Amino acid sequence: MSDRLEAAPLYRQVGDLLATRIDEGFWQAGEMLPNEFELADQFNVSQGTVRKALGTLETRGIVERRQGRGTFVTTNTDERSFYHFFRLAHPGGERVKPEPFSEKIRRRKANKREREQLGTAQATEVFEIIRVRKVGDQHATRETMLIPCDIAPTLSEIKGNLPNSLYPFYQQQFGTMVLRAEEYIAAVAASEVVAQALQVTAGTPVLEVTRTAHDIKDRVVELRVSQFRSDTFNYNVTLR
Amino acid sequence: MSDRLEAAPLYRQVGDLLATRIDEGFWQAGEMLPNEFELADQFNVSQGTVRKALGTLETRGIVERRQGRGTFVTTNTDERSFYHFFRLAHPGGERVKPEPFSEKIRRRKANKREREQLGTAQATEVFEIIRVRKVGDQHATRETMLIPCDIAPTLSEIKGNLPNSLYPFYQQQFGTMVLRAEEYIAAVAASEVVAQALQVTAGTPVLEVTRTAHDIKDRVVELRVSQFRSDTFNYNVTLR
DNA sequence: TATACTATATCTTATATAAGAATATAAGGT
DNA sequence: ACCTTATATTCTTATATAAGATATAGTATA
Repeated sequence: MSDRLEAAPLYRQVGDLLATRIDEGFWQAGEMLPNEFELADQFNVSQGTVRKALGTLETRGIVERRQGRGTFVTTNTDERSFYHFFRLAHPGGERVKPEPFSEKIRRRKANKREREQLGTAQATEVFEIIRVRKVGDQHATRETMLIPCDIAPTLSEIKGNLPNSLYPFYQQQFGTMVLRAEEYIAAVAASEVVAQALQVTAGTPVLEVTRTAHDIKDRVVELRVSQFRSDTFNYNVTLR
Repeated sequence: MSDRLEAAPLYRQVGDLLATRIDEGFWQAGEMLPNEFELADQFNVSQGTVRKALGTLETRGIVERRQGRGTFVTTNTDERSFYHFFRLAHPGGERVKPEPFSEKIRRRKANKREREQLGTAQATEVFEIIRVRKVGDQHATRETMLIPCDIAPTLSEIKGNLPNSLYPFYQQQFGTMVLRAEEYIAAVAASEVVAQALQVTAGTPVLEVTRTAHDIKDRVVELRVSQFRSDTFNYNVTLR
């Protein structure tokens, strides 16, 4: 009963160890892991067991594997990853990639509600990023991000503008790997502030998406509220 | 080159055969499949290969497996399946289950755009269902469903009201298993018709979800446009 | 001599099979 | 009513072989 951990299947134990190593930065983003036989030696199990463990990590999106090449820590840099967490599309289905237009960063205290949503991490201090992005000539999105300072300690020292995709940036700079995002979508009338940012008249229906982004250990690493113009764009998702 | 099909791994061939059998109703919803060893005998492969094939079906949601019990064709009846394709939630995160309030069915010709969206099946004739559902006292959703008549031939002969969950019904009645849904979400101002159905004032921002539902062979089996009140409910989804 | 091509060695993950362990259910005995 | 046993099922692990990818060395060619 008390030895539940030891009683877990070998492949799960191995998988957990590997995930923890990656979370702790033992293998960095994009880095290649030792091959299956070498890992099998290290953990004193067979290649097939390591293989099954790596399979679970692949399913979770932590590693990517290619026959003949190797197993690599997933890099959020590529297109695939961008569209994975950014679901804006034209009504026809074609995906949309907006470009940064303006942004502001400041450091402030989190209020009680925000601390609750950010979870266990006390996170009294947070960075707040407010950003507007354009698609072509159109102001399409307004986003407000909240990141605990202890997760992104050096964020204030960044020179110039932040990159378009933040999660690859988090991964590179802070070793934080966003794997899961929980989103709540509402239709709201654009407030004055939002209307001005999106260049619509106040009261126009816009999409408001509230997101919590989670890392490999399911900690909340970012809180985000976004407004999208909905007259020319849709939010697209596949349920399966 | 031409024998690409034969060159596919055994477990995939076996998986495809099993999926096709289920699609054709050889095993019905909820029914138990023969055990791994028996299937292995039938296909002249080892138990492990059948096992891997069944694993892919499980991942796709086609079968459910329980150690010591057996492997069963997924039944869409249970709660899990309902919430899987119905994403309405309270802002806090608690899931919402609405109850039918009114519905109308009629048979009509599909227009060109609808036929295109329904895909390869010519589907000149469709059933149109318009339904309003309540949560507590509140009129929460208005849904318009379009189902090709050749998929649901006996739909007009159904006595009384349709059940709350349609996909289990499709599966029971027509052997059609909805596995995937593609959704496009927009924020729109409620039209007169929608406003009346949802008991809000015209112009109120509401969520409008356009869905195509796909079966085991990825055929489109339903077209659905839903309006949701967004003042008290959100659309919730997890990206991973 | 420099370049392009080709074969090959080697490293990697993928596939297939087999044997034993774990789990659930039903039947039988006390 | 409770415990034990038998039986049927999936799950775990290990091993052997196949297949894909890449770098290197060799060879032919301009």
